Amino acid sequence: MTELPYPAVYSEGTLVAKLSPRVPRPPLSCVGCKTCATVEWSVLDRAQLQIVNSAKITRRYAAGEAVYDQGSPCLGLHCIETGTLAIRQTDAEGNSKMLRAVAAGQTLGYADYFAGKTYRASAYCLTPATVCHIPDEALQQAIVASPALGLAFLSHCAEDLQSADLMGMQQALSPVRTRVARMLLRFKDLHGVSDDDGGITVSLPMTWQEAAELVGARAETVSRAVHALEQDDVIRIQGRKVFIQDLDLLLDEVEQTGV
Amino acid sequence: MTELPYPAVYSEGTLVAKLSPRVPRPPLSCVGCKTCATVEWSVLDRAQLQIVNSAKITRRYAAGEAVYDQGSPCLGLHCIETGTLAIRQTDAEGNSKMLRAVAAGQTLGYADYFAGKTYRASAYCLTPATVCHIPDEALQQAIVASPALGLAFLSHCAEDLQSADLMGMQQALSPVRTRVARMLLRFKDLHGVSDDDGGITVSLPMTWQEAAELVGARAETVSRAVHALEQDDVIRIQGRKVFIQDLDLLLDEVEQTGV
DNA sequence: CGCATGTTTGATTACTGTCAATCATGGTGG
DNA sequence: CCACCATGATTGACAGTAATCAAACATGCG
Repeated sequence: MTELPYPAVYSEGTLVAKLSPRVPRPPLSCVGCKTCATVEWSVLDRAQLQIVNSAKITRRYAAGEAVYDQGSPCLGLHCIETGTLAIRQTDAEGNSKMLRAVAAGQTLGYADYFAGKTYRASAYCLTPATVCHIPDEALQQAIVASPALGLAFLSHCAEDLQSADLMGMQQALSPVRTRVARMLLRFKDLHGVSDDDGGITVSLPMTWQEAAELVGARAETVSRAVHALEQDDVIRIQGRKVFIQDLDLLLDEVEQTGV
Repeated sequence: MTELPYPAVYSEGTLVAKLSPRVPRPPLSCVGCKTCATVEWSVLDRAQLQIVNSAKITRRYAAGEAVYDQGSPCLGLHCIETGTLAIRQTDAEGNSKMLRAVAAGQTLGYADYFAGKTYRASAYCLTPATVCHIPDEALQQAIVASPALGLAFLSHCAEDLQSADLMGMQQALSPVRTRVARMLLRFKDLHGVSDDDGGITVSLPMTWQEAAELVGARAETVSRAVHALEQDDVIRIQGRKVFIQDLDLLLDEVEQTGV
């Protein structure tokens, strides 16, 4: 497994034991969980949340470790507490593609859960991660007890569907350079850190090879596109770190040149 | 605009047929509606369905007519009773793309409805169509009364999300010729008619130009791809009619050449 | 008939994928 | 500690695909 240049310190949300890697975790609770306080769960009242909480299983994963595999039965949901995961799909011919990267606070695999009971894609960790698993039974119970939860997932799913459509559109209409710029902007929102000098540093949680899959292009093509952006002083590259000096320049990249 | 061979008749409840002299149609009712008997509505009991039924508005649309417009408020759902519609999205730069074609029996705009209250895409008729509109209030009421309805939509939405992902993947990994073949196979399932001699005739409900948008390519490129397929005796073309003599040949096109 | 729209074709260019070689890096085992 | 290896990143040359531009053609409609 490759060693990622990331400190094993995650400070957001509930504290995660960094000093004692052997101790799984301090008592985490969905009730107080900030990272998982997404719209879905927020509709539950305290009692319901308590039930979900007591049923959930929290686990740490190493970078590269699989959380679930395409084709395997889908027996609940996953919530990412810390870290970033990748969703990857392989088709019948063996072609594989990363569909998306999903970050802390997001619920994972819910589409597979509600669509059928089999995973259509695999999830694995890009960084070390802490992931909660909410088993089928507890989820069923919560949904029956709180119809609003189902509606919250519906709303979430509908939004994801819209953005999938939008993505497909952008993919079809823009060249790789633009798609790369768009990807960088997305990760800026997830992992961006402001510098002293007003710039932004984005640490990509993946190899450029994986980034290439994400934008639907070859690694070589992405490499060239990235260096072209650097050449034009839009960004600066250092390993998997991307420095954005002038955000406007990057934004110009995605605002089509047209008229 | 184009010709209006069908009167644009608005109708409350089940009376659409009475006002449409050219089409003798029995009173329409969601209760007995076969075309709209999709999984979503089938979970409602007779009483609930009756309520939805009495609130719904059925309307005929001419080819080319818009059912709803991107950016406008989304005040309910649409069910396609007959005909085929196109969903089209336009981005900030004015680029437009057909996201998908949707056929009779399908529910329309539900993602926009549940995601927010604004349409993110437009819907217009590729063929003359009959579309039921279920207003916001009735829908709200039905969902509150029957939580299963919400879950049915969730399941539907999740499946659509999966197929959107799959689509994005195929789009990224296959050339235009393959994507065209895939589109033809999709429309074969929707509009295919078996010939006497064992072949299949597919009448595309759209121009090749629109078909090109659907596969994410230019009209010229699609034209060439289509004629290449004809050249290789995979299909035969006559206007917007496509003859598939040997389905296996077309299926071979989508089964990647690999290994 | 003439116009508008859609289709086809050709010539050309731009972009992207493919193949191959090299370089850089970190991890491993000795 | 260092040589070695595996992986990822980069670069060049090239081929193949698709977009673009332009023109001709077909068709349907007013």
